[in-house]
Amino acid sequence: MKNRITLKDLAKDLNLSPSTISRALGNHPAISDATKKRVQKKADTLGFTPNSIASSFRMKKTRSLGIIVPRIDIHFHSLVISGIEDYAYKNNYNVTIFQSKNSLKREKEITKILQTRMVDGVIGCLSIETKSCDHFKKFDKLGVPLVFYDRVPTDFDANKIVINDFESAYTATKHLIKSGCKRIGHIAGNQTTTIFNARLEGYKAALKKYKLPIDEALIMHTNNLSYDEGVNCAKKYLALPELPDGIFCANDYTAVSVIQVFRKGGINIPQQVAIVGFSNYPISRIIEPNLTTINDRAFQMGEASTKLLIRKIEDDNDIIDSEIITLKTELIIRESSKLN
Amino acid sequence: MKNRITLKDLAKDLNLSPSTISRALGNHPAISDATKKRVQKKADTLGFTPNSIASSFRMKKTRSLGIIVPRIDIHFHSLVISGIEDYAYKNNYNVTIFQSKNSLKREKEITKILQTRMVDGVIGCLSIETKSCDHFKKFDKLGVPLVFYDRVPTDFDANKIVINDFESAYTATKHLIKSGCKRIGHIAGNQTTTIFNARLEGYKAALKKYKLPIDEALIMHTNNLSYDEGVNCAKKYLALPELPDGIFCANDYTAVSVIQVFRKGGINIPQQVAIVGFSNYPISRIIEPNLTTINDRAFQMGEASTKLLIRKIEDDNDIIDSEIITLKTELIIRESSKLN
DNA sequence: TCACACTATGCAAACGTTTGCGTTAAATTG
DNA sequence: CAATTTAACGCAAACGTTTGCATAGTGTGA
Repeated sequence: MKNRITLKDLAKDLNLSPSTISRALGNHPAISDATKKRVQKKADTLGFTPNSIASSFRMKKTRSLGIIVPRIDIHFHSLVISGIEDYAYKNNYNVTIFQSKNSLKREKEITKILQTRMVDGVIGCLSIETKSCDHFKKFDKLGVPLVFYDRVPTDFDANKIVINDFESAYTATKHLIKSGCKRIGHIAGNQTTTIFNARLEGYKAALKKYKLPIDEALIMHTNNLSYDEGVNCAKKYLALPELPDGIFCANDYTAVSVIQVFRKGGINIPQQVAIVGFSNYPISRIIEPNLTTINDRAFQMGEASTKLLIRKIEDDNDIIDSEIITLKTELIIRESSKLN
Repeated sequence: MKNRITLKDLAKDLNLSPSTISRALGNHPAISDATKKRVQKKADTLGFTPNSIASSFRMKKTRSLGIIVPRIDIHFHSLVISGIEDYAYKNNYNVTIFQSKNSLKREKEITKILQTRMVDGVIGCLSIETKSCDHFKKFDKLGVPLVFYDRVPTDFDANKIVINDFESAYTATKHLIKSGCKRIGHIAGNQTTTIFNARLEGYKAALKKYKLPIDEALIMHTNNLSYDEGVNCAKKYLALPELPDGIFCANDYTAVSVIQVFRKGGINIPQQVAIVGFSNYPISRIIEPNLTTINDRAFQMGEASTKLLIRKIEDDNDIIDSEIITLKTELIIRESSKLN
């Protein structure tokens, strides 16, 4: 860091006081237009760059948001972050990102760092390992607002942005039913995770509602909904005495692997088996047949998180303790479930 | 931001001076172990959190890196950022991210923000609109090191992390030739972008080297290498009097669309036409047949950028003006080009 | 002409941490 | 035992910006 031009330098050059310079550049009403122009001109010619660290220090406001995500290179999170950055940028906040790598230890370290970093607010998505959220409670004591998205804490009240996984799953399953499916399977995610449990329950609720039997043999359980696990599930389906005629998969990866394995097995999709995924990953528009799926509003989730967070930061007189915002999802019907 | 515990608070509580507290927590040798423990204990019980803004202000070091990428939700960039965050985290730096959205105007704004934010260093990938890099020159004046990756400036010397696009394209094309292809096509990216031009030239060089004709009819030009553009290119190939027997595509998206269009047209891959992509996107392992492609080392590019940047930040006595680091790529051979 | 209001600017303190130098007391040396 | 070193800690300034209050200068109305 070399010698920067400061307010004081400008002040000396113009025979003004630093306070006047500060106010002039801040467009303060008590400063005459003449001096404002004079100051601005000098600032431009000298290449003055305000030191926002000094400003933050004095103001006790950094205008920066801390983000904790499991991984940046997961498409869902990269979309959320994109939404966060976009909204934050428009509101003159900037965004500092940390990956927990799904490690509780690292998540705890990051919360410490964010506290020393004096961020004005925090957006987080919990790591898989995280059961208790005690390490987040310090933020409240420091008056730093906190918003969670997607994988949110269950053990304490907090601001949360979520989608309605139950209802989305219900809608997806209902769509299969309305398309004529009678034996509908489900590839489920790790049931210790709230959202995947909700998807399973939503699936079951739809079956119940339409008086279809819940057949546990048609429900496959996975650990992390990976592509390879999807392949295994698909093979298990193929080994059944009777195939399902529809499968609701808890994410797009497993849906894609089912499509591929089934097609290799000579099964027509959607004629013999209709498939619905979840998340609207890019691949869902490329796989053949194109995958019917749920748009989980990742980008909007980022925007909404940031909007809520900034409101919490800037609203002093808020009586609200915590808010939970649920975003609408959207069923995107494509070829993998279109029955004529 | 509520009332935080400061060094002064600890000092009063312990009847010590702030300087002693600071040194004790910083493990300074001139402080006795007894007081160090006493201070540490008090800090823990009172829940002292150091104010790193005040520290940054005093030290003129923020230990934060500014990142400018076109978009976060592009998989390549999300991988790079993941590598950046990972390496930075291990070295106690943190990472503030901005998206230029491929807008020169926004890119310029971001450089201004980063200058006021007093980041210790900057990693950037230029927007598509950026022709001149004058807005980056201020960083040099401020003594802030700068590293570019992928889309790097051509109009001024800077630290750059790149892959050898020419050689990678050469290798990919050579692989097709060695597999027996005689009529090899290329789907090219926007030729005003250096990397896509290099890929075209690498392709041509391989053909020349192996004495195959360069047939301009087999070279398709695109604007942004989108999936849809790939579909158009594929259709043009199909309309040719004679199909190519191999195609090197400048990215995976176009490669995937070619595979899909060709298969729909009843063409066997790789038997009739072998396909090679570029970037090793996740889809390349899912598309059938699996796509032969170039691993472009996105994560490592992020790591390498950060490693270089931190070295530039911490090495005071560097005589080196700028460095260009080229990473090795890797040809991943999969089914789309495996000829028996 | 005096009192007052208003305009435009300056003064000085404060934010929390770090660090060179000074100071004290104890330990060591000749 | 005096002189000197060493250990352990305090003093005070500095980083650049912001802001409440004071002040100087100008204009206005009675």
